Amino acid sequence: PEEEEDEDEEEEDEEEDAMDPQLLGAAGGSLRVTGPLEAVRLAPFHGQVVPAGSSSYRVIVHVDLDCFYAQVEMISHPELKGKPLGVQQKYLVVTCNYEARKLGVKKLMSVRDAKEKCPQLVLVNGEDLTRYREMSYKVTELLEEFSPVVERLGFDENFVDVTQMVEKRLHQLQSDDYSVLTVSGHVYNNQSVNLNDVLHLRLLIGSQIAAEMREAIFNQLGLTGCAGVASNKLLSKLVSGTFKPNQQTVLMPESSQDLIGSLDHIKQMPGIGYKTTQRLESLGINSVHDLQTFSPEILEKELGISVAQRIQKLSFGEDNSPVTPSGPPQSFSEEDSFKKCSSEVEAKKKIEELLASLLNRVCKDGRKPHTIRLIIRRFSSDRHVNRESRQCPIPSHVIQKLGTGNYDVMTPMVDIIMKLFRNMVNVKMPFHLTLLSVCFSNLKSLPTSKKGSIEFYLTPSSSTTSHSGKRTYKLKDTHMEE
DNA sequence: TGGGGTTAT
DNA sequence: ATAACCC
Repeated sequence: PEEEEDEDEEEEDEEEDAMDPQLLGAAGGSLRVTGPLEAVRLAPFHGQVVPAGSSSYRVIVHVDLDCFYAQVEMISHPELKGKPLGVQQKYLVVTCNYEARKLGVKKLMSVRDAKEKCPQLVLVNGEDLTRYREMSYKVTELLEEFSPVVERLGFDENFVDVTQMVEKRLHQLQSDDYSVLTVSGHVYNNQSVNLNDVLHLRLLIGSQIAAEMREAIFNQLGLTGCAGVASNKLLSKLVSGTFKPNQQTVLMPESSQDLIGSLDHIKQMPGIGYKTTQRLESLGINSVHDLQTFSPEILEKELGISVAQRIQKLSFGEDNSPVTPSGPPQSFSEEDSFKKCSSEVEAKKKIEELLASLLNRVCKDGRKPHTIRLIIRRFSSDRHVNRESRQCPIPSHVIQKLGTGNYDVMTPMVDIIMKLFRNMVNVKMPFHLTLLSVCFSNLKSLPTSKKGSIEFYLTPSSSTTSHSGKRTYKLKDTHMEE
């Protein structure tokens, strides 16, 4: 149903969605059947569906691949399977497979510590993200076949809103096959599932969809991962991590408080990052319970109304943020870190490398970036607050040369970037950089204007005589200038 | 700590 | 342009 009304979240949308108790009674299986059916009212919300009241009935799947980079490396190099494997960037082991974890290697451990813990550790360099990125998008595209509403989080996680799929299956369930009514994977807290509770039913169907997603990812791409199924993004993400590698878990609403209560610190709450944690701690807030019971007024004064209200809702397991389809990337960037870069010539060389890779990527994408940015990190003792950037529009004559490999686009681009560089760094003074990054953003699709093509002057029309199956058109009003 | 990404201000 | 968040 493609309703129009967007602001009807409160009351009075009379689209009742009751199930036939008789059908459910017969469905039993090994699962207990109790109580009367609940009717749930539906209302549209940003193209997705939310409950008419305030308790959410969305079904969200969070898919989280196991040690993603390591898995991709083991597919590329099958001889590494079974060995403890770490993926190295500079002097860090950024991730590792489960064999390595058993031997004490942790994510983001230094190579020194990792080798000390585990001398047999095999290391592969993972500084070039190309294959990871490509595999990552294959996973997202596969999930988009289930439902187009897929939001990426990093390279190895995706949220999928399967509410509509679940609704469809709920209605198709009617006549025949009750054997499908069994939960797939774990149920958080081993909570009993009530098939007469339509919210439980939806989540159960969600767990089956999640299992199908993981199967498809394994069969088609050879990757394993976890999944979490719940009524919002926060809970689905938290619950996906409860059984770890290659397993899935569904959260029934009654266990929400247990799940968020299982966090031992607010820092573990997705959405509460480093800075907010610092400020919360200074207020004496350390646990989820502390945050739940803290004065909302004081919290708002301390963090601003937006952050305060959002994170306090999170502390109760409430998260109304929609699954926002990611679509194609908003930006492309390449970066390189190093011990020291202290001359303009040196910087220019590194920038040329970054730019060459970026031009390749942007060319394959097909869209044209209209903005370029240079990011630097200066050497300094304090680690956290130190990246500076300058950006500028890319001149249109340079944009046009993009993709058409013939002309030299490097030279004008490098010239632009070096201007940005000199704007940030006084090259007449000594400097010490530890990172350079180049980013293309403001991506626009190619001259989509059908201007010049006949289609530009025609508009599709259904109002004309024949229903012969041929498309009909009307002449459009068109200003001819420009 | 790496090499990426996103949105809000 | 920066600051916060995510992996």
